[in-house]
Amino acid sequence: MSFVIKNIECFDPIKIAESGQAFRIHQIDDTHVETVALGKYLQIAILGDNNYAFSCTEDEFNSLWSKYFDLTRDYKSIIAGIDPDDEYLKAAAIYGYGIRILKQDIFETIISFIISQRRSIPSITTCVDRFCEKFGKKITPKLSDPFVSPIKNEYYSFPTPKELNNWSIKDFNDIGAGYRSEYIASAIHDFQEEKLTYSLLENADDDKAYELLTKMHGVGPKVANCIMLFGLARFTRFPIDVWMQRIIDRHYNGSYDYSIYKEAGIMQQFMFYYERTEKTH
DNA sequence: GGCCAGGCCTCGC
DNA sequence: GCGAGGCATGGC
Repeated sequence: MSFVIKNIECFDPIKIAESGQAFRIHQIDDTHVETVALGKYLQIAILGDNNYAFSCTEDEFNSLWSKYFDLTRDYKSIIAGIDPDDEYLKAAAIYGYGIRILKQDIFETIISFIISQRRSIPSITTCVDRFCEKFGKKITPKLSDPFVSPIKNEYYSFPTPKELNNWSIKDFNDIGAGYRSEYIASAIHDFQEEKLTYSLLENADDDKAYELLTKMHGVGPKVANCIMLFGLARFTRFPIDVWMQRIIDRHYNGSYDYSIYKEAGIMQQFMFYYERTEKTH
C-alpha cells in the first residue's frame, strides 16, 4: 500500500465530512476520515501541523484528490474578503475554517441531491449507501500505518450511468427513495440516452447548466444549485434550503445579497455548517 | 408516535 | 406568474 503526506493550510477533513455537501465521507476517529469517491476508497490521516496522509499514490493525489478536495484554491484570501460588517458570516467562517467545496462526480451529485429533497442528512446517507450497495462495484480498502481500520466491512463505488443495467422503479422503492424513485429513473434515462452528458454539463456556462439541470424531472432551483456547486464547481451558486432560509430570516431580515461574493457558495457552506452544528445560537 | 427533513410537481387562479 | 396541497420514508 502506498500513501502520500501533504502539508495543506486551511483544510479540515472532519468538518468537510460533517458539512453535508457529500454523503459518503465519514469521520472514523479524532484523526481519520474515510470516503468512497471517484470509484475509489480513500482514507485521510490527520498528522498535525497541517500534515495529512492520503492513502493513494502521488499520481492519484495529483490527478484526482487535489482537485476533488479543491486544494489549490486560496480559501484564506476568500475568507479575508468577507464583508467586515457581516457579523454572522464572520463567525460562521471562523467556526467552519477548513471547509472546502468538494468537486464531486456529476452523476453521483445529481442522484444524491435528487434523493436529498425533503429528507434529513442521516436519512440521505442511508439511501445513497443502499443505492451503491445495490448497483455499485465492490471496493476492498488496503491500508496500513498511519491509517486505521475502515468503519464498514464492505464498500461499494457509486455506479456510473453505464453500470446501471437491469434496474426498475421497484429497485429505487426498495432502497427507500420513496416518491423520488421516478426522478431517479428519469435522471438515469437522461444519461443513458445521452440527453445529458458529463461534457455537456462541464462545458455549459452557468445559465446553460442551470437550465439543463432544472429541466430534469425532480430537479428544482435548490437541487440544481447544489449540483452546480458540489459537482460542477460553480462557486457563484448559493443553494437556499429550509436551513438557509431560516438563517436569512433570523439574521438578515429575510433577504441576503450573496451576489457580492464571487465565491458565494463557500459562504453558503460556512453558514449552513454553522447553523446545523453550532447549537448555541 | 408525532414531527420534520439540503423541495418539487401539479393544479387552480 | 404565484400560492396551496400533496408527497414516501427515515431519524430523532
